[in-house]
Amino acid sequence: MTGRAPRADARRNRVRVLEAAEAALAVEGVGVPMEDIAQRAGVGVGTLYRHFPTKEALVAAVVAHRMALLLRDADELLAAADPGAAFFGFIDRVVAMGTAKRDLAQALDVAVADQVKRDLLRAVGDLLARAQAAGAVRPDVEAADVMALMPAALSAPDRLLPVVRDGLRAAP
Amino acid sequence: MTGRAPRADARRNRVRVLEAAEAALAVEGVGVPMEDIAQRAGVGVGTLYRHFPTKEALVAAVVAHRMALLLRDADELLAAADPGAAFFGFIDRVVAMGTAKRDLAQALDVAVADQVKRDLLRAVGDLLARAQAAGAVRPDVEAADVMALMPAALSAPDRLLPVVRDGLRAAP
DNA sequence: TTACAATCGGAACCGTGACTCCGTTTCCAT
DNA sequence: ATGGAAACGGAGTCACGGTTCCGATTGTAA
Repeated sequence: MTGRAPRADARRNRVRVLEAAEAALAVEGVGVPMEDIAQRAGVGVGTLYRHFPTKEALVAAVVAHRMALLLRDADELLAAADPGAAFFGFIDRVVAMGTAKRDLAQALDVAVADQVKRDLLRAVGDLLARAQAAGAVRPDVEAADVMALMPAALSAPDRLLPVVRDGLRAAP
Repeated sequence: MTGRAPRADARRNRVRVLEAAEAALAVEGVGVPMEDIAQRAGVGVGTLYRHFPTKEALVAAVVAHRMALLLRDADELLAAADPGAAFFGFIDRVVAMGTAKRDLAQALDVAVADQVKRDLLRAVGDLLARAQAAGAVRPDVEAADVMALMPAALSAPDRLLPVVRDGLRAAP
């Protein structure tokens, strides 16, 4: 079915490209030129396109990776005893990852990485639902709302994270 | 000193351009091509550039206008009796204006309209300081933080505006 | 070792959009 | 009314960045 195994250098370059893209996107945001990514990776642009059909696909791959990490955290926290602590702990994780990763904030808006995004949103929804059931979070907010607050919180975590936390907490 | 008065059609076209830009930016965001704005205004692109040296200048003019409106609201509210109501009323105004005006949210990030932006931030600072002095808003947040929360609130005002309000309110 | 297919590099191509230039048109002071 | 300055329209220029193409290179199976 699937063609033969890829050559060794191809595999090596693929991860190089991914790492370069990761770094470039984190610093420059999605506006970074493919040329720059290729240079960081020490390859030609042609190589980028052999591994990813389009820039969007490359960005999606990077973002998907980020979201997969977040998804892992979410699933871990889901097992935690206290639903409220789990939910707010997840928010902390998102902010920690998002700080100095300009692409994540942008990716939350734009529609990239459809499937993983859906998975992540579902995981956040689970976390949220449990926290709401436990009375730790106001009942009317949705998972997408929580994610929408993240870019704002990223702009000044020290002061805005407490604001977001308190805002999400259920009113007495 | 200043050259003679501009011709009648020039004045007319200037406002047409401004109105077209306002509408186009509200719908399309800052990515809208100059060509489109010219078409909406019923003029050629050359005319755009006779009135505004650059696209950035045109965008800045529109955003400055928006911010000037907000600034007027802020000054009005500053005279209100209750500092807390004044501050939260201003937030409502921002959200009301920002809904369906994609450019405003973007403009809050990017550095356009330096002077007006500075003025607006100062006005928000005044509103904020009074509200904080009255104990209606938590003391550690800054004016820029408040503005950073606006784009998030815009994404789902019904549910997120209460979250933001409660988050900003001082902890008991 | 060799031959060939996979992969690579990067120059060239192409579309897009900001901005310029200039022949034509419009206003207005005389 | 009319001469000329001011303003106009829009085709043309330019830079930028995504994508393609193909001759050179490299890995690997025999």
